[in-house]
Amino acid sequence: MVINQQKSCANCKHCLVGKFCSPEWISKVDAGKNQLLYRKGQYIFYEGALVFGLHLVTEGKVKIISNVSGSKEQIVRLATDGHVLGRWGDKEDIYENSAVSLEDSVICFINNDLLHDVCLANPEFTFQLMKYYASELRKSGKQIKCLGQMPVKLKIVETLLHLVEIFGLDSRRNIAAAISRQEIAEMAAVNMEQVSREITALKKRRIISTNGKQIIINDLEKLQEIVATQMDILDLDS
Amino acid sequence: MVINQQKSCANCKHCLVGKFCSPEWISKVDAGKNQLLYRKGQYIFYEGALVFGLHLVTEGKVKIISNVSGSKEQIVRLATDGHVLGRWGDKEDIYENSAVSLEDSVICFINNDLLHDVCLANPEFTFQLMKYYASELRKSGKQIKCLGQMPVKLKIVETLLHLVEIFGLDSRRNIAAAISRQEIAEMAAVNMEQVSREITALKKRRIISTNGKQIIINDLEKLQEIVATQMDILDLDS
DNA sequence: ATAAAAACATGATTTATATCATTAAATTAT
DNA sequence: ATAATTTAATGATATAAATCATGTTTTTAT
Repeated sequence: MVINQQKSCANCKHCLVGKFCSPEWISKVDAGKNQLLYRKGQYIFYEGALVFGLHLVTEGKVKIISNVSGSKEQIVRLATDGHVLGRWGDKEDIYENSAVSLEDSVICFINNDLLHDVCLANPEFTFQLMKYYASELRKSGKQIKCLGQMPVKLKIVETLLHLVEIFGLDSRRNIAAAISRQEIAEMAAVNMEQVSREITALKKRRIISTNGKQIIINDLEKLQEIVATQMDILDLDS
Repeated sequence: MVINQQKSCANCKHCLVGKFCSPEWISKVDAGKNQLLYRKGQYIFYEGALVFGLHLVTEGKVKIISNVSGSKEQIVRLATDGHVLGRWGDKEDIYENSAVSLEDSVICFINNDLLHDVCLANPEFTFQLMKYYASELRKSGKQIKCLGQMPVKLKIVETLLHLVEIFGLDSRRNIAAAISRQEIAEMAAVNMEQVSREITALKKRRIISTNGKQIIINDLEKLQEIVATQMDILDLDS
């Protein structure tokens, strides 16, 4: 992915600006926005930095992470095409989390003042943005339930389902993102060894397969059933 | 708290409708809304039920809970005056969580159609509602970090701080809500016994006191320091 | 006011999960 | 292609936290 010129919001398939703003305001955003390519692993913003506006994912995949006591990391959220990063809260103007691209990603930046003007002039855009946040809040609620109440094995299965929900499956049923065992562990709030063990168990049952880093979901329904019934896959081995 | 007549949104101190909608729209909402008193412990809506609109907390305290495999419960979020309940997501029209009043609470209900009209006609209202959700998402991120990465003792301290953040302290430094050990446990995703132990430890250090169910925060700064430095209060006892 | 029920406290024990240690397999670089 | 480096798998051990068990206090109901 190489971008030589800024892409207009009008041609952006997923972005709320292109979908819900008037042509005149799309032009204004085009003029005011800043579109950048972030290479895999690059930080889009850092925990503790000042918030000047909003980031919109034009194309790519991003993890929102939070540093815990030095070394540990928690993946708080994932984002992909059309998703929104940052600008949480009212008074606080400091990022509580960092955003890191999981692959080469094109991200647009819109500053706070422009965003406010866009919102006031385009109620349907604002309404959709509101619904976007509400929907993210719903997902966060799900993650809270998962982290709080599930045993390790189910946390990992739930995390795999979450990855499918956000990034989808490609034509070969691969999870469409290069995600490491460590990153799955940082999403599920477990350790990497447990992720390895659980992936092995799921492979034995042919529910998933792997091809190097790639995870292939053979039986999505079974994964969903495991979470729905709180069943323990390892128990089935005996 | 007894309500004999519906209170107009214009006189509602915290509600976004009264603060950010035009007088004409405030009247329309007054005409279309449904204001109800929920007694302590009553359900405002149930997990699995159809979503017809939005609930606004006029006055009161509410917990949003999620049932896990029968008996277990996770408190996903708290709400008080001016907060918004429900209407997460776009397609799904089913509540993922239940809402239960923690004390007698007055709650307004606005249906989806009216809400959409209000949003389109009052961009500043929609903008503020968007910011409200964004801010709740920030809080959820904090909870995810807490549940995922903190040891039990810090989870409990963090939960006490969260209670102070949401419900505040009264003139005697009491947490301004009647919350049980079990509920603290359901917020922190630990068990009740651990909450008892930790409360005892904090009392020994005079950081908090209790008066029956009431929790008195003697030294808020110390509590914040414990979380900030990831310190273990029990270790200090030796 | 007294009894009954619920909520809380606390010690002993068990269990789930993390950590540690080592080997194996993939990536990445030369 | 081969070596070097990173990532992953897996068994053994340690530990944090849950569960269990029992007593105590607080709240609610009669």
